[in-house]
Amino acid sequence: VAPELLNKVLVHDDPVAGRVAGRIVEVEAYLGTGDAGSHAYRGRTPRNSTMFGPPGHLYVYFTYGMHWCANVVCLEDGTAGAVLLRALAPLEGLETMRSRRLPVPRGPGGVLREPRGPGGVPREPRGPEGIARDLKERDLCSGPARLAQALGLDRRADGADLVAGPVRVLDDGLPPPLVPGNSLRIGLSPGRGDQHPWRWYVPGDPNVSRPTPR
DNA sequence: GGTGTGATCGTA
DNA sequence: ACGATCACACCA
Repeated sequence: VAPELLNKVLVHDDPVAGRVAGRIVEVEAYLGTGDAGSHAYRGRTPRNSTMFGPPGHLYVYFTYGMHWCANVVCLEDGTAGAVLLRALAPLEGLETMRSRRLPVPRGPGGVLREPRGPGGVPREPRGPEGIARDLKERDLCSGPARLAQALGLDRRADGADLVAGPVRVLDDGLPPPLVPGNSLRIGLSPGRGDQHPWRWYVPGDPNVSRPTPR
């Protein structure tokens, strides 16, 4: 399913913020049984419960104390399996994405830190009001936590029905790449499920989080 | 282009 | 104690 999701469109019709959408350009597959890199490897828990549920739903998890990441649940009800959404090419609602992606620099203790540019020179803060116009388009959705933030996906979206919406995966007619890019998965600690070449991406797309993985 | 560091907290 | 990450400083 993972490479088949490439070039599909992820949309979030938010009743307040409006429609935000992007084309899926990078994904990773995760299983349960036999996949040491998966949240579901050690069985069902409250956190990964959605992964064991019916397919076509969204599994959203919290990690590193500050980030949300979103997956498409794929296997039959009762069997863990999901595809992590790693990068989108922004299509619609870019201003909304920019406002959600405002970086808030923090130092020790979570205290707001004065933003600094190259050379340690203080620069203008991007937030809290206004739009981060210097944030490049490729920085909006090029990473699992970035895309979740840009689309406004968090705990509230965990378990959501991807057919019913408001979060949906659409086919706009563009097929997956004939020859998708493929590599080992990103960010897994050595010896922990890194043996599976289950990362898939659209070759040449600038929004892919890392064009040349190790 | 690449590497190294610290943030920050739910989960097991 | 650590993680399916990120932003930033710094180096090449």
